[in-house]
Amino acid sequence: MARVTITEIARRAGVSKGAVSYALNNQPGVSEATRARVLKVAEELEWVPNRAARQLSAARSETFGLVLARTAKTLSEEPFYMGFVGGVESVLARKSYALALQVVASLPEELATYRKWAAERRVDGVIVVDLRVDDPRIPLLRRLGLPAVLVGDPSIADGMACVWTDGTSAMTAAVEHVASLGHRRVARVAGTPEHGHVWIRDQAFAAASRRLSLDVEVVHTDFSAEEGAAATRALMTAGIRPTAIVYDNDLMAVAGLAVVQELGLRSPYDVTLVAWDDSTLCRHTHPTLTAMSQNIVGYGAEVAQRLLDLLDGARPQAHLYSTPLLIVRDSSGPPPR
Amino acid sequence: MARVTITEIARRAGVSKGAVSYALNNQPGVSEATRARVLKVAEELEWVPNRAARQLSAARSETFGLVLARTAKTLSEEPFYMGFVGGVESVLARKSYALALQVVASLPEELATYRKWAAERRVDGVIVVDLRVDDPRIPLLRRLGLPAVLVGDPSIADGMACVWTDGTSAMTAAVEHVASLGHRRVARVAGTPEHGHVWIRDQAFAAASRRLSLDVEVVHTDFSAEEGAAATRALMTAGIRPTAIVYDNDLMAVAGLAVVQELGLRSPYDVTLVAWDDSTLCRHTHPTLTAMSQNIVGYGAEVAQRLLDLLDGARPQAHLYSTPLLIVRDSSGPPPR
DNA sequence: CTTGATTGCCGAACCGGTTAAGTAACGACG
DNA sequence: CGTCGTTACTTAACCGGTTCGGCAATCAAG
Repeated sequence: MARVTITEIARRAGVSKGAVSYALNNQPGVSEATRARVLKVAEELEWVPNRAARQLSAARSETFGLVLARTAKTLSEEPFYMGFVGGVESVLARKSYALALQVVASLPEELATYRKWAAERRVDGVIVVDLRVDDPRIPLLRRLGLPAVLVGDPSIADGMACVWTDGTSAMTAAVEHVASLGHRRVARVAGTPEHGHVWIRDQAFAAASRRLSLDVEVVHTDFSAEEGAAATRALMTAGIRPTAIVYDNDLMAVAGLAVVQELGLRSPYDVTLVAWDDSTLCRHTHPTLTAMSQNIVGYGAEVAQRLLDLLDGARPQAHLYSTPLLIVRDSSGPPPR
Repeated sequence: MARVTITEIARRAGVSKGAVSYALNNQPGVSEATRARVLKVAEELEWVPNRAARQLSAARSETFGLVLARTAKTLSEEPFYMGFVGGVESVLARKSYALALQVVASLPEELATYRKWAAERRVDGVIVVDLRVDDPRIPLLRRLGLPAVLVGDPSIADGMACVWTDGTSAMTAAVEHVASLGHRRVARVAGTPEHGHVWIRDQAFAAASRRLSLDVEVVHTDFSAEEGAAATRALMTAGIRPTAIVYDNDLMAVAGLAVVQELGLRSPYDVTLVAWDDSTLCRHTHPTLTAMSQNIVGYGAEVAQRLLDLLDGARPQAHLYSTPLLIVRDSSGPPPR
């Protein structure tokens, strides 16, 4: 298959290369008649623009970058990432933008990737996930002049464009939910506090439980099923055990439920469990798990759209995507006795 | 940050553009002294090649493509995909290859994506997952001349390069496992039979159970937790229920376990459950799930390496990655009574 | 009828690399 | 000493687009 270029189109349409370019890009400078003729020829020849050539001259790559600084294990376990990527893709595909995905092991490697991408002019913008408190990626991206949309709270986004969900309200709702059921001893199995969203939830959890005079305990983990299980075991075998546990993801909640059952206890009779990030999993355990639900796919789509807007000249802004909704299921109940 | 090009390096090193290119690419045509000088200047200026320019002239994009024709929901639920992508990345990152990921809704869209990529010269090769029986992607990729490594059995790869795991042996081992525990009525909750690996397992399941004179039943689903749960419910509430169920992924197995519990039954006492694709999930249910384990991340890495080899001129071959290993856990036991 | 603005298109430069072809300098050799 | 073959470069074309300056032709205004 001989590749078809605009030069070939120009030859067949009897115009110059430049005119063809104008015609194909809907730019002024050619008559409607010529434009139609060129488009027809391009159609017939099944012309597709060569990305490299376009990128080289137009200095746009029509590609967004996404770096995931997590282990392959974590990525496969956490439904969040793939759902998010799927959402991003759903928007990009329509604009025929591509997504460059890079999985790295650490934050420094993530920074190096941005530097490389910026130097290579490989991406037009990046999507930054797992936002941290005092995130070193923010000053770097600023220095590199790489357009970016951060996934995280405006309070830690330092004025860059970001899309966030209201973790504070969500956590408050979760705490109020268990309190309204009568629980007074509530535990929180959290992720790593370096992560911005965990930090936000830590604050909200502390504030809400103080306000409601709850007796609380917080355990920080690495988000893994293993540590979620270990934390649950420690909590449930301690002298005074909590009657409700709020988890920072659903994987830990599922693992926690297994530990509860293994200890011969039952949810919700012995303990109320609340998961975060309501994936299918939460609807397919026994009992089904109460969860903080958010539309991850939609979240990804929103972020992608905001990055497109940013490149179209929109001012960097903070956009509230949604407030997660608490879905009450069978793992919620009054405290024992 | 003014971008640094080879022209700038040439100026500073006092040689021509061409010489710089030879020096930087370790090609003959420059003296060692000049090469060293050029490399030093490039180092100092922190030069990074512009991908578009290189791609345009060298006709290589240093990018591999991966199309996933699944819904975002499925992708996020199935740990397979993200784990696989992680494995692919681990190899590509070392070679500074990039991965173009595209999520589409259907097989026709996947075909269209290949056509587009081929026309745009966007990728040097593609990785094809979810191989089907009589897969229409095979003739298309052949026609487009797009190098590809298929993830699936050689019997349906039609001579193209592929990497496979021995699903037949694995299924045989699974059936022998439950048979050796004394089970005579065994069910299989399978995925969609269009998928090659499901088809292979269907054959193996039928053959093994015939050989062992087992009484079997096969239910095909779409791999989702919902259908896995529904299939399990149907099986377990029928007149004669199976005493062992083998699932085609772990999500359905977990959902199946919940259904079993919901029906007031217990595993393994009432039913033995075997999952496929041993993710973390299987180790964090109660009881823990017996599963067919394979190293998904390693699988992805192997596939990526084979595609690199293919571009280096290796003959298209079938490579056996590994035979999945049955990990026996608490959901395995003798049949009731 | 001249002037000036507008329209529609051409030609050429340009993006930043790779690479084929050409050339000057040098040493080996008959 | 003339010739040939290497070596070490330079020059220039090329990849396939975008975009700018210029130039006729057309048209309205003065």
